[in-house]
Amino acid sequence: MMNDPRGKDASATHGAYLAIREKILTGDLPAGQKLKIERLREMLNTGASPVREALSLLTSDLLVERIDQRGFRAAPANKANFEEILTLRCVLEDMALRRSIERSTRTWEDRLVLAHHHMTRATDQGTAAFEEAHKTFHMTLLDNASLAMLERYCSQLYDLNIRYRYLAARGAGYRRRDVSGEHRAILDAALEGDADRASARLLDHYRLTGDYLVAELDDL
Amino acid sequence: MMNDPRGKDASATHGAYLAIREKILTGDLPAGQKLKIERLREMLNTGASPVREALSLLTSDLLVERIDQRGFRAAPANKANFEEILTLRCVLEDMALRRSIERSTRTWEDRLVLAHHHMTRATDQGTAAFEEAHKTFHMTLLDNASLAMLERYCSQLYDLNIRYRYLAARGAGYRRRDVSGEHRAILDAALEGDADRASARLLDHYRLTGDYLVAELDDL
DNA sequence: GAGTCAATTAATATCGATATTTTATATGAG
DNA sequence: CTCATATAAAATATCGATATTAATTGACTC
Repeated sequence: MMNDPRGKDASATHGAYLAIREKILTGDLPAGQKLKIERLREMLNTGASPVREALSLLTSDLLVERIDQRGFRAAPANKANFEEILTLRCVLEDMALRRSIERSTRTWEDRLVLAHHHMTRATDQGTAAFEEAHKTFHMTLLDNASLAMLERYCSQLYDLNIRYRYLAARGAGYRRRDVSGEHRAILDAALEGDADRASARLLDHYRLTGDYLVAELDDL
Repeated sequence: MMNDPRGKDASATHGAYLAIREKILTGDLPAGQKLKIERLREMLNTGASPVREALSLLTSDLLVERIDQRGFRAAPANKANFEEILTLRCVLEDMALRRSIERSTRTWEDRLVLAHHHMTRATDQGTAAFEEAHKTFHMTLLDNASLAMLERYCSQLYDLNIRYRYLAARGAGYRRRDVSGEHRAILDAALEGDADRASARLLDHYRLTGDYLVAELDDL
């Protein structure tokens, strides 16, 4: 009955949440598209209630819009939106990273080193694995700030950004630049407790990727 | 069948959303409390589906937490959370206000003056009316930035803050300070296009209220 | 008596069917 | 031919009942 590749069989709602989320992020469900319950229901082999609830939850993530009495649609994507995401990320991650470094501990340093190492290892293991390790690294940079809402916003913005990467190049070619060198530079600065340098490197990292993406997104 | 005081009879979900939201903001449903479907269902005279969906939507607003397979609870409230809200508001509203002023137009100025005027008028008409006019004024200050997500975050944070006002003083006594003078000062600076002064006044406004609230919240 | 495990209770999550509302289609008047 | 209006089709929203899962209670061992 449950032919989900992953072993975990949490609730049907959670399964639907993950599946729909993935489809939106990768562009399988294009931005702006109407999301009909019935269609999703049969795509995911589940009932209407879980689908509906999953969509409500995706609303929190700004990946789905809901209009009362007329259903759900995948959040629209456009250049202005992308630029807003970039701006907000720069401001919020700057704040979070500085505070993380300020409160640095050995434990955090350890987690950071590990997250970075796992990311370098994951380059071989397919994009999905790398994607996850990459996010973990970036979130670890921020999580020592111990500001739950700020973390949540950053995580949200990170995810929204993924979608634009897929839009620009269908996910391929992301590692074209010397991304691993940039990661290394951020890590080193953070470990040394140099907040200014770490933040500068992190923001460069985003702005470089951002410029690259903007170039591909002219048509939107 | 619909004995809702307000004439509007949108969806049952929307009605439940507004009702539960109100109860959480005012403390009628205390922070951290388990929210059982059955209980809410009978409180609101509606079915389980609308309640469930309303709770999912309130999750977006960070007013409700959802744990898979074990239901919903009102988001917890504590001093650290309050301080995080205050910090984030200061950073985000500063950004939004500056950009609003930067892009100032006659139309926006007009809307601002009107929103301010309506707020001063609403002081007589009960807290609910004032509450709404107050939020409209603050959001109008920001909305000329035309950054949809930023606005959303600010609106969210504004609402979360309301709850702490109720927690500190059960909603009363908010207008004790010279709040109207502070509003006036923000308005004037914004109209003159003086972003630095406007931002300084706005942040003072929040920090003053913040300090007042923190004093009352020691126990949390 | 403290802790573990089974049986019971309570709550959540899900299904399938129905009612409501919106959207699309077609019909007729000006 | 355009616009408005009524009709038909499709989709959303809601209900009531059931299946699953978590929390509680109580019996039993050590």
